[in-house]
Amino acid sequence: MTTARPTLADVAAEAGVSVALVSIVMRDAPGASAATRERVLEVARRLDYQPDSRARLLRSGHSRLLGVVFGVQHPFHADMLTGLYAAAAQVGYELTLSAMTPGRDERTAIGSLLQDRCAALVLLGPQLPAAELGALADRMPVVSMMRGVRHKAVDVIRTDDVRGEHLAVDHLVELGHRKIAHVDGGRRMIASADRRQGYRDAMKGHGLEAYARVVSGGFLEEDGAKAARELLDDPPTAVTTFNDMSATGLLDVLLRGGLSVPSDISVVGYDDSSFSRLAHIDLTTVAQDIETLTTLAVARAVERIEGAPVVHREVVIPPRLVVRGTTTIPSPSR
Amino acid sequence: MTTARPTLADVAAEAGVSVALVSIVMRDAPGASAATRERVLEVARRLDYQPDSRARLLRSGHSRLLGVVFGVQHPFHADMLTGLYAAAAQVGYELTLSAMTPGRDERTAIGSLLQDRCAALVLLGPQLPAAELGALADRMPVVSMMRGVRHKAVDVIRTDDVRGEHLAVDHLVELGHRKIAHVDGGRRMIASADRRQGYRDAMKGHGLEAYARVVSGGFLEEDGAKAARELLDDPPTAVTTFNDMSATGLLDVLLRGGLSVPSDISVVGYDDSSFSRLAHIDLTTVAQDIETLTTLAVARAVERIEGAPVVHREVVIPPRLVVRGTTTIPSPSR
DNA sequence: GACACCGCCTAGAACGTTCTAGAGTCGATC
DNA sequence: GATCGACTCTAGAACGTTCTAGGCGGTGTC
Repeated sequence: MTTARPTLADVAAEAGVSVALVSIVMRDAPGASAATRERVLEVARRLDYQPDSRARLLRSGHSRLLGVVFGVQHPFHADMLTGLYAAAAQVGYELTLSAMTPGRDERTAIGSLLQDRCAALVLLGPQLPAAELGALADRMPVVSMMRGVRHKAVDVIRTDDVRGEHLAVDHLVELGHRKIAHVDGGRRMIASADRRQGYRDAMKGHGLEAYARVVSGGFLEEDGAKAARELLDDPPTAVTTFNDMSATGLLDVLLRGGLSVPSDISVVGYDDSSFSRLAHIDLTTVAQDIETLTTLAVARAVERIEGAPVVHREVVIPPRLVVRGTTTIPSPSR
Repeated sequence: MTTARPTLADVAAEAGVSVALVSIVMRDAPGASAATRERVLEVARRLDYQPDSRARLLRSGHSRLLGVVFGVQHPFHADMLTGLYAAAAQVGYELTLSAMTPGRDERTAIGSLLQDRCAALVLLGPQLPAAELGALADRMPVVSMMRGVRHKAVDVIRTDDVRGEHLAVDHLVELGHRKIAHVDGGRRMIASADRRQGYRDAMKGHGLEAYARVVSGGFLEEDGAKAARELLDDPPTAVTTFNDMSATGLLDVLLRGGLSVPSDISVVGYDDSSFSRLAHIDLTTVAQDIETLTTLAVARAVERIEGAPVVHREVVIPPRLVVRGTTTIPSPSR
């Protein structure tokens, strides 16, 4: 049934040339005349020859392959993948993906990439301890996206999260809010700490320390929902959240709790995930610049692979506020 | 900086045994004493040896590797990936992913998997013409999920979509609706045709042909939104949509158009994507049984790879209606 | 006319693994 | 004490590719 795939040798035999020459033609490398090039390509097409990337990589050491770990539960990661594919294609690299799912942890995901011998690792919001990432980075280039890592070998491309929360708070204050709460992303992630810090700084900068309130949350919808229940006893007039997922969970509980958004309470998310654009979520949120983030991440990985000098280990991109329908001036009655 | 990865030869030299023996130990194959096994493993651990899956697959022909094509724009596919990983792990297979993005089409995605020499292809809702899929399937096992393919070589694991729309319509009719519209998935997908057919059948079965109305849509949010604008001139009391994404787009336009859901108009989606569970979308929808679909798909791929006899080329799973907050009895005024 | 050079091509090794065939050792059986 | 089988181990080929080194004509230079 499944007949063996044709190899370089098959094409070579059919075209009456050597294996090496076919290899040259397939790689578009110099060393073949236009005439034979044409003939070989014709045969390859006819036999439906597909190069075997395994053998190719095995022999040629350098792999032009970037391993990407993403989380299936993070809608935002889907947007990042789109950007990464585009950026990689731009510089002639391939991507190989490994997903984290509820039943497949980050260590497993990374392990499978290591066996694939990709040339570098791009991790979307890694949760592993810095020491572990560092150990990995001592053996191959590792780019951490959207999370700072305090280890000299790990490259970081991320958004300025402190600034991001500043934007969110500034926006709310400008609208007239004072009683603004923040639902953080839990204690595991540095991004969470940064955003929390940004919130605190901004509140302080506006002289609103007295109104500051941080509720412990997480990155999932249910985390936002839980935080919302906690807030309902003494609702603020506005909330900023760690991310859009958490914000939607929060929104839901607020709505069911009888508050209307944004007239009773304003909500700001983070990430500008594609679903936050969904018109009837219509979430005001802090956008990360996906194109810049992904382009830089790929560029950095390639620099490391090809041994180019790297200037800044950590690159921090400014965020941008996207105002949609979940924020407005505070209700006069409150 | 990046020092060369240790190979079998390194481990063998360090442990004072042959390369072949180390291979035996690493594969947990018979032919090594407990004592050496222990010693070799210790050395491997110390050197942090990682088997090179490329070389391994290259040599051993059979790859225990399933190539999966998924769409980054389909939140439902993320749920499927989770199931596929679990099912594959269960039977000792690996997954290699290739994503379709707005800038990376299905042909490209499949092409990269072919180069990886995976043993079979699992395609989530493929859009390619049946002839093309068939040609592919003549060379290697191909499992199409959630889409029927009329070609004898392509295996199909899908939900009974005709039945699914029946469930949706039955539910609405039971609530008292008569003027029920359907927003389809466009003309490219067979699943779309099936669901449209299911809708028509069901309407007819209830003697409601006169009320039937099909609006052309698609699988994206904007397709649902567009359809909604079309419906607004003469709104039905209920709508079923091709999928959840389309339903959310539709919901949004309806809400902005001044209709409230579900009191003015009921909406039923399709897929039970994780976001449809988001409390404040809270969509009534037709669920596909992810665990069964993924388990069967992996089992089928493995059967084909290992040459086991296959009984039914196409397996059709019953859907299940999940009633949430977007459906209720029709408003008496309409 | 010898030499160098260039463009086109090929032979054969190498990548890291698995597989096949067989070598060596030991204890048991005849 | 030879033969056998079971067990442990090893040498070397093979997988499909790329890379290195070189061969073979032809053209140009001195």
